[in-house]
Amino acid sequence: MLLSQLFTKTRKEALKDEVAKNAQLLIRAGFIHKEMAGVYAYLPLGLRVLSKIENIIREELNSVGGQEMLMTALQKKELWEKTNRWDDKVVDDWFKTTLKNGTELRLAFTHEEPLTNIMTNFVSSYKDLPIYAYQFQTKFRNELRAKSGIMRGREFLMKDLYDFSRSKEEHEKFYEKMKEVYMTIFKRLGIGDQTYLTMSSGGSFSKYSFEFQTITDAGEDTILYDEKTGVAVNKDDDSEDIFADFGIDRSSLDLKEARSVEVGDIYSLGEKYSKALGLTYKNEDGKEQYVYMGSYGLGLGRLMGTIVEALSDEKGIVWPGSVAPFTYHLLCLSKESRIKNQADKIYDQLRGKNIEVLYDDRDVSVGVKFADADLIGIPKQMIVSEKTLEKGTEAIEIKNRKDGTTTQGNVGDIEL
RNA sequence: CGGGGCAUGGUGUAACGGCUAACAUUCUCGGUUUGGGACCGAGCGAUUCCGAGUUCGAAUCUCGGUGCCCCGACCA
Repeated sequence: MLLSQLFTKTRKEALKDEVAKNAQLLIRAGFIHKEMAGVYAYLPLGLRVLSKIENIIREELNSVGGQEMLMTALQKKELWEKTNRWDDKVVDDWFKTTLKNGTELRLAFTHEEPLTNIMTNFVSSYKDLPIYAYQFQTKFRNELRAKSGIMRGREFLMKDLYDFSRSKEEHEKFYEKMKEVYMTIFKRLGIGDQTYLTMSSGGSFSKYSFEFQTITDAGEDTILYDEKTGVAVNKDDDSEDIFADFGIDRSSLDLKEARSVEVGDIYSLGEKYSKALGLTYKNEDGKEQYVYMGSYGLGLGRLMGTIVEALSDEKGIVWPGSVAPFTYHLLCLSKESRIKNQADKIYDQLRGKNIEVLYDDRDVSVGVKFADADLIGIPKQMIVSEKTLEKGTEAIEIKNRKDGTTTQGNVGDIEL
């Protein structure tokens, strides 16, 4: 893509109202637009990143049998009354609305009820299970206080997967598998090194649950973690007991404390929803059984914000290659036509190889080009200039955004 | 939901209760420049968040509203 045709522009200064580093940088670089507190639009660059995050998650979930679907944002009363969650005293952060005929509706903040209900149409035998269904969907939460840029919004994209298993054992096997799947996802997203599977006190249906916490100062949580073993616990739930319950000797660990962001969580739901909504199957003996469930969430915006928080530097964003909006940021450092022509050719060559490249073809000073490239944060900057042209018509210089190191090369050598 | 703070061109800031609301940047035009947000000149752009009040006179003081930010609580 030609940078001259991208409708967004970079800003030198952050907006006064935006304090969170992730939102400051993402707005300055033109990835997102703030619509109102806790509500952000994703602009072309931002959407590219979001889509890459989404695709990585999709690949990993599909690899363990996940089936993608898309549920509705509007939710009806009936199902939620059955699980006793319609009352404001139980769930107080719903956005509410009504049909013209007066029917009360609400905007989805999660999807256990509708999905469990859908499954009653299709599940009747043990042969139908297990099922792993997921979606990427906008969730709405009427937070009393939105904060931290795109890390905690009132409207945000979330991946939620639900497992429908025949038994607690079958569910737990999948639950364990999901721990690995999540860690693989975080590794691919470039935040694997600083993300810990963290023990915490349970949700409503089990004594304990697990969160995935990524270490960054921007976090809302505090965890205690041991670098060597990778064991971590939410500070709120730290006790000898919780370690003992997992068969770990707390005193053998070298626990450090750090602020962290909860980037994902996985829950056992048990039979709560299947009982309330009548989701059963017949086992091998023809006996009716309740389906055993679990839920697994990941906030896409929160992941994107966490990546920015964890990896950016004073010059701007530093994307991992896996989620960068483009693979290369091509900079032509001269207006001279022979050099410009060369850069144009190189741009065409890369596109011919289906390599994603953002080409800064603008007539602006070198300093502006470098500053923008550093701010936007594409990991590899490809430079064409008088210097490189002296070395040959295909010569280029690749500058690493992360550490500033450069290597010389030829376009012809570049592969996907 | 408790507490604190802020609101002035697109953006960031300034202005004692008193002249035509200032400066920087962005943007437009012209010139110069091209390996780190370069320079010179000219120009466009604001009923100072909204509403009331005090006053001869309000960006400035008072009250109400709205929005935004931060701390806490909350957070499947």
